[in-house]
Amino acid sequence: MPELPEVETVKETLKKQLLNQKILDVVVNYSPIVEKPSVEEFINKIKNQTIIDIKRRGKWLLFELNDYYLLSHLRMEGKYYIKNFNDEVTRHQHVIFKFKDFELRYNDTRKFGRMYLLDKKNAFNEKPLNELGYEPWDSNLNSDYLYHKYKNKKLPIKSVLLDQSIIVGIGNIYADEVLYLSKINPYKKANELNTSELDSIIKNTKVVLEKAILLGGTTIKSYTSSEGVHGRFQNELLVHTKEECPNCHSKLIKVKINGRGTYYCENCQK
DNA sequence: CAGGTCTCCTGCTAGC
DNA sequence: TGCTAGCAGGAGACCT
Repeated sequence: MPELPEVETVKETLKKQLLNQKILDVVVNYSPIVEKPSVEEFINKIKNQTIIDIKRRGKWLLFELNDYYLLSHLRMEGKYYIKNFNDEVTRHQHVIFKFKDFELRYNDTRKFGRMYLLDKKNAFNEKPLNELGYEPWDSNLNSDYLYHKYKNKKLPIKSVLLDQSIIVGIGNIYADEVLYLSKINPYKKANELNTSELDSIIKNTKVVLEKAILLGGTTIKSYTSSEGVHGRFQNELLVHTKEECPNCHSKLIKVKINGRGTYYCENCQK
């Protein structure tokens, strides 16, 4: 499942292949993927736009075009494949961007991914980008900010770490890793964390995500950044999907917190 | 505003 | 062996 490091990997992979390429046509085979504008408008506007740059904001991929930003959220299983025109279009390839010499196909088994095509000048001031919190490396992200954001949150910190309006990019896997490294119990209420715990969360978020980016993300089930590219961070996971605590060797606890599978060590995380 | 629950969707798997 | 119910989960909608 793509979280920030996976999206970063996809971005870098696509940049190598797509920069300065002009989109000649688009085919949308499953229209709910296109959230805004209408599919018809989406297709008309995107034609003849050139990919100037590819950026990332949180878990969103941002294709910078001449006049627009094409935003793409991969959600659970979204992937981009470079294909030849005569390659068979499979049932999960929902949006096909046609270039001069190849096609870029958006593949999404579960159809959860979403795209927006937004006017370039307003793109960062409207949904969904304007609702995002700080990047983990943003200098504004400090314990004062988190204290302010968490002070009315009585939910378990595990749930709150997934809230993209506070810190972007942390998904279910990395939330478990961050809390383990921070020695914080995932059930602890967000509003009960002290300054040193908040600092620890910020520090370890950076540690975990930086390492994951370096290793190309995590391949647990079906994630590949593009065909044949696999992340290696799954080899570095300390608790998520694991049985035994790497520190004290107790058996790890697996529970559900607000519907999300959560792994932690009862002994090390207080 | 906070937070609980439901929904989207399909592939996989536990269990019979 | 073959079937099916249930699970996985990011994020938004809807309700209390």
